[in-house]
Amino acid sequence: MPYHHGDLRQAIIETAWQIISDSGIEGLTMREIATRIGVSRNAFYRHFTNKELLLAALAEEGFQSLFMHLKEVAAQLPPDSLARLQESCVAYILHAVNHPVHYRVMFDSSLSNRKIYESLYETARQNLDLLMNLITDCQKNQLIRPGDPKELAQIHWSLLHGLSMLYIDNQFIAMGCAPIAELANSAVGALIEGVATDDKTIL
Amino acid sequence: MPYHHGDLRQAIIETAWQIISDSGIEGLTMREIATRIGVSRNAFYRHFTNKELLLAALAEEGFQSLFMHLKEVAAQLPPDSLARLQESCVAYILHAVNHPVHYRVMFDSSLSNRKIYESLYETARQNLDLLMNLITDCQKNQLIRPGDPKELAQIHWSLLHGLSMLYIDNQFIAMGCAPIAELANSAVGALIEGVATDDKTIL
DNA sequence: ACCTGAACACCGTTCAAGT
DNA sequence: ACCTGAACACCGTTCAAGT
Repeated sequence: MPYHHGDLRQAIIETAWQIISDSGIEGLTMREIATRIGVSRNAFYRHFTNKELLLAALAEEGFQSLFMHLKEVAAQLPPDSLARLQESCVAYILHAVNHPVHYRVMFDSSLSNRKIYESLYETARQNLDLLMNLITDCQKNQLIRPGDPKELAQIHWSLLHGLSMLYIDNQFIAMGCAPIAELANSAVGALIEGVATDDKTIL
Repeated sequence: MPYHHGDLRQAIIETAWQIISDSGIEGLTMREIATRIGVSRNAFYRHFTNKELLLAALAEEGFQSLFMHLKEVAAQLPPDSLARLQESCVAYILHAVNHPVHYRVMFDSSLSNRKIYESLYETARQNLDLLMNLITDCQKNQLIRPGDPKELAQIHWSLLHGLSMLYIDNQFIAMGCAPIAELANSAVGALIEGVATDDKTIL
């Protein structure tokens, strides 16, 4: 077996994504990673001290890619801050359901001691901060009622996360559901209507 | 080793809950179940054909217990249908975060081929139907705007599930959050405000 | 920074044979 | 409806020794 002589760390990460796409998180094994790359089993441990830290790195990539996407979307949105909030929320859901493998890893329960992974936490946190800024903008323009923006962000995040996760986990399919873009739009629209000031409503 | 001579199936389920409480879902192993009960390793397979079916049975117990709880709560609520919806939604979240072990098993991703498990699906579905009936009642009294009640139920469920799951997974603690009862109340209140008809608002 | 080869303590699951 | 005892094909991880 020849030396790998490349960016093995990156090769591990990319191969891991492929395996998870093929066989789910449960199908991800160190041995399979090594085999696919063509490297010895313990080469892995030069780059990650254990499997959990690899999963943390994958999750972090997922949060980073979501963040990049949300920023790109925001750059193309109109200046109206209520519309920006609405569309960004919808974009979150669509990105999640379009990248179900990433999203599942991001919220895998084996990482729920999240505080331990400083870097992962900060990357994840960017997304919530983005949401919070959108909400603060709306409040400045008196389009959303006053109140702790952090709590409002947590409430919005809950809706986005719940809808994304239930959809990814196929919880809606047996009972049937509207196309995800429509469902996302009405869900977000309903919540924003609820927090909007009385003199301004969306839709 | 003596015969077990009891309801081994029930003993397996109860022991499984204990192990998961102690060590998480990942810590649940057939071998540990057998050891704790004091039964041979393959006795298990007389009652469950594999580990996944045990997890499905556990998840079903979780959905059943949530359903019983929601019905008990509903029995003590005032007749006002908007208040009943609000309080039932809050009760869902509080039950979830008060039984995090159960809730995590209920939505464990290894069971997300949910349709396969007929019985599990139907038990889970009861909860959504309960939510849907509460919404239909509100619509009949013209407290909530018209529209597909199934979709409205999916939207509500998304908020409840997202808030419960993020809280259970400790996603809020690093940034701090209001007491869960308050957070649940304002989250549900905001969404209901959004779907309420204009001439009637809660809070 | 990789390699080989072997090993350890674990898994879920199955089998043959008993009571 | 359980038991024993052994086995199979897997895991994550580690170690000693090489290049």
